[in-house]
Amino acid sequence: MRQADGPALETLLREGGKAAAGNRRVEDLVSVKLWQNPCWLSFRFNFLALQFNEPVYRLIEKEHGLARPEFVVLYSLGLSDGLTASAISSSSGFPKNTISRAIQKLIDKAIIRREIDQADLRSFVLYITDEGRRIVDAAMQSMVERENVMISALTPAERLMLSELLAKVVVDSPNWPSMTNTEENEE
Amino acid sequence: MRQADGPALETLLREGGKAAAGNRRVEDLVSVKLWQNPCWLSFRFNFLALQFNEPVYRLIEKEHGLARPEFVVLYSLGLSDGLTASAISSSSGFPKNTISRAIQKLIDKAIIRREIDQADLRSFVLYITDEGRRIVDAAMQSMVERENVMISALTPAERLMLSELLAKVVVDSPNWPSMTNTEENEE
DNA sequence: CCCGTTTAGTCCCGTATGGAACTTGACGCG
DNA sequence: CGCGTCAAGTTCCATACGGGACTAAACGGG
Repeated sequence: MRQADGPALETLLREGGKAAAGNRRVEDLVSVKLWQNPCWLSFRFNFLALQFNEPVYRLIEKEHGLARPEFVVLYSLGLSDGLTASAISSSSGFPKNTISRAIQKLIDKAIIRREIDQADLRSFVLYITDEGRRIVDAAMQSMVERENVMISALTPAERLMLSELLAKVVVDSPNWPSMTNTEENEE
Repeated sequence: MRQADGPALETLLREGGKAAAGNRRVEDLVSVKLWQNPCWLSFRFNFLALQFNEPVYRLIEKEHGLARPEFVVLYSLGLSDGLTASAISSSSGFPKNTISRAIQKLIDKAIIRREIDQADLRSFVLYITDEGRRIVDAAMQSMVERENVMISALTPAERLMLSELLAKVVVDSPNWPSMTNTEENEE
């Protein structure tokens, strides 16, 4: 599984870019987690996701009074109107009861609307209202701005490269095993 | 702020890599969020962070009985022994009361140990115990394996490129504004 | 060397969260 | 065409979470 390139490549990966931007400094422990971490990839993903999410969701809460699961629903419908609760749940990673509650609140606030799916009476199809569209458009704008700030250190070519690499990884995700007892076999 | 490259570049970024890996398919809504999303970057970060965290933390909970904040503490100490609670809190993004609780539990389980900092009687310095070291080493191995699975679709050169680009963004993070009222000025 | 301010860590407490059980409808099969 | 199984959503409930108040120690002037 691990190639025979050995620890040299690993070190290279972990410390990738260290020389390039060595003089600027981040907080001490962040620096350790960045440069001396066998799990370089996941730290960077989590750190950057947090740097995005924290300010964005705080702003959305303040501006529009929507909690994170509520906005996740709205965001999904903003990208693709007419979804069901379970589609949102599985694509977002939030459990379905959390999504269900969020949907209720959004309906109460008249931000989305629900119709029975004639083809399957168990499920509902969700639609965004004008008010919902207004909110999601405004929020999306703030989100895009935040993203632009985050990649402002990259050249256009680097941005494109990053986009492609991330997409490639996401597209490969259905092939990953589910990681039930990776190597140990304890009961 | 936005360059004059206009919507062409934006589309290019958003759909970066679509042509390359077009035939493989991910779940419908994931696909929309991947390719038709103004917020291409944050979706990818969040999606990939989730793909890592969910199985990893579930395994750690099962194998070692540690909840996420507890493991965050242990992980931090595993990388840099002798930290304080506040250092862990600020580098991980968890609020300090959550970290405080996690520390208590880890002490009860004899996974870490706490000593008063003679230089500053308010703070404690935390050390990992042998048992803690054993746990974190085992967990780290699973985490590295998961990372390797996640980047298995990338060539070594691509992995290095990804590492460098992500590091570059992380290193730039201290320069980002805090996003208090980005453009609107309502109180 | 005292007092206002800041920082480390803990405590209190309301609330959001998510696992699990449940309800209702679809589906398949003899 | 009745019954077992599965899937969509909801409800229940214990609990983990995090905001905010609080304690105690350090800092820093005047």
